[in-house]
Amino acid sequence: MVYQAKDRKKYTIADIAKELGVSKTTVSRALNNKSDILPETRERILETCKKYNYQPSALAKGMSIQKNNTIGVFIPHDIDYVFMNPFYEEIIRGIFKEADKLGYYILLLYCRSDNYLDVIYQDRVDGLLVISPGLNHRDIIEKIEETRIPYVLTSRMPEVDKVPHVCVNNYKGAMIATEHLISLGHRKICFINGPDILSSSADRYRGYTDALKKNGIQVDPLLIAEGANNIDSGYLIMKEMVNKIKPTAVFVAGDFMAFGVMNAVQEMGLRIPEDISVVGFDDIAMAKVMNPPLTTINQSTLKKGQTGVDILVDIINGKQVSLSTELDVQLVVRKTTSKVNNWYE
Amino acid sequence: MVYQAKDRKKYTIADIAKELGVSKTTVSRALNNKSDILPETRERILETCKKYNYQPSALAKGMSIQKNNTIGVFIPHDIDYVFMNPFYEEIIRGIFKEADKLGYYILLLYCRSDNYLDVIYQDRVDGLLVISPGLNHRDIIEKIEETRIPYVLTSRMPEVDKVPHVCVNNYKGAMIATEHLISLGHRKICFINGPDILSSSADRYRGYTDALKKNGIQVDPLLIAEGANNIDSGYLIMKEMVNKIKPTAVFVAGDFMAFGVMNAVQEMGLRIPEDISVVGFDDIAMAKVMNPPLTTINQSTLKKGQTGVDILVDIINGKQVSLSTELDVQLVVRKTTSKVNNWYE
DNA sequence: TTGAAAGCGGTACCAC
DNA sequence: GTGGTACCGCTTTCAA
Repeated sequence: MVYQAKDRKKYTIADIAKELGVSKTTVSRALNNKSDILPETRERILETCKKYNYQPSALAKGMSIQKNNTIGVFIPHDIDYVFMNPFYEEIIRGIFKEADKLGYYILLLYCRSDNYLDVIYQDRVDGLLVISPGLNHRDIIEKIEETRIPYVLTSRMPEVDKVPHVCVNNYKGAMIATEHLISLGHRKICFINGPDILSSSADRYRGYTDALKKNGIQVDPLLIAEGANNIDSGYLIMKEMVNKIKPTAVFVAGDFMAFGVMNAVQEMGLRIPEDISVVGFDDIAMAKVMNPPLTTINQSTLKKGQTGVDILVDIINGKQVSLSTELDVQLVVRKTTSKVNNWYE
Repeated sequence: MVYQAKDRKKYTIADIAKELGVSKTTVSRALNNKSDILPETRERILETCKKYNYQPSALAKGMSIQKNNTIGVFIPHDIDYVFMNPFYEEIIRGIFKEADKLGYYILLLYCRSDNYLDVIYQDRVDGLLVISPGLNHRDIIEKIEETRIPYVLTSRMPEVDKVPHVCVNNYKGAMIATEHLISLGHRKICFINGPDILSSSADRYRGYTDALKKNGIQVDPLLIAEGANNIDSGYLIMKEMVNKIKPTAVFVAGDFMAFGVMNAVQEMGLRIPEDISVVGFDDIAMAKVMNPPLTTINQSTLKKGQTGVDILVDIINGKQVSLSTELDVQLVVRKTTSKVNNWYE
């Protein structure tokens, strides 16, 4: 059995106008809620539009008013990485929800052969939301800047301070995560950070070390590792950590990676939290269904996405916005942390 | 610190034409690889376009050629459900990859207040890919059909057989999953199916029951439950099953739900696979990092997405396509299944 | 090989 | 209040 496209007739504003014996202008006025039109005329027109399921072509309209009602969401990472990382799901979900509420469509863009700027050149989007760019993405930001399109970043870019962005208090997050463990009596606290190229990693590093120092604990480089924000990475690093360091607690800068960490611990026959306490970061949806449910830092990823859209749309509409918006974080205590217990003795 | 949108000058085809002292027609010809143009003229033009980062406006072009290079991906479910279910991630990933390869942009659409057809009426998309519509979505399909836009479904819709679709051999998948357990000596095999409204559920049900019958095992309705394809649902159902039924194996029609099932089993102090064997369905990315790694049915979700795009694009381009494309499935044996062991005795 | 002009489907200015 | 018309930026037909 084969199938082939069908012919399609499409109604235009001219069809509607002709049908009612009015001008295109009048139809346009009715459709756009203009004031200078007789209410009953408007009614008649709207009725006919509904009857034929007529809606103005977004292409024609966009060309006319130089606006598309579409925003690009650019994730400067490989598509596989993006779609397998729940953190991105979450922020994307927030973005979609908010865009929907504001009547915007989303064009999702990730790193492909250098043509991520095409949507801008081709006028497909009214603005760009750049998700968690890293320190190595400064050139990307510069190129976007050159196009002068409205754009917003969802992370802080040091040294590029005149760029509107929404970020999270990563320093505080790492600080309270570490202090939570310290308050439970832990001293040998491993820290598995995210990739160095993320600006959040630097902030979290400072939060972790400052928390230790503040409590008179020496910072030991051997307890610190850089992970790749995925499950495998957490798993591998933790196996090595447990063997070499025998920590009683670990702070992992990402829930997804923490999942791998927990797998490693449990596979080695150790119990969470009795033997080793684990604290994550992000509070992704999966955190509460892990086994046991993960204690973590909530950074309201959803809200980050929503806020990013809000700000971007404001810029698109010519409003003034504040350059930097910082979201708060908080500790969510679940079942992966408990009083220290020197299991290795 | 505040920020505001910047002024933006945009190059048009007329600018390029004027700069080079040629006509818009000529520029257009160069840009579209037409034959009737002097190679050196083309060169000069292309160079200038590159120099100014000029690319034709997608809006203007789309209006002219009545084509957008955009396809809509419609997921007839709530956005929260979609973004928390790895199955959708996977199929979406396949879709994005293929669309990218073919030069198409994606507009992601989910269920919102009845306006999912707007993108069609507004001419924002050249075609629609409908992800896993359920039996209760027949009205949606009919409305789409009325618009006569090219579209493809990623599931079989019984009684709507003239709709192009790409599906999976769910019957066979359920059959080999069940037979795998039977071959390990299991007789008391629970089956946690997906929602009734999915056409795949009916097929999997048949596969499960036929496998039992074929091996002389009676079908016991008490061993069968309908889950909601999420973690909680799997968790809850399995707790009850274990208490009431004391099965030695369970076949779960979705890896994500199987994750909840495994949590329940382990939380009750039983071991996987020693006490209870578990087989999933889908082979989502997470399956291999579960603890232990999940034995499951691979339904190449990624490929489903890719194939859906391929077919849709063919239809858009006026080609003939086959009405139905069925993808094969296969058993992936990992660590959650083993020989039967009557733990409850 | 190149260019002028019409047309795609809207919006908005300016008359009436 | 309503309508005629120019224009948004591109493609395409038809002439030259």
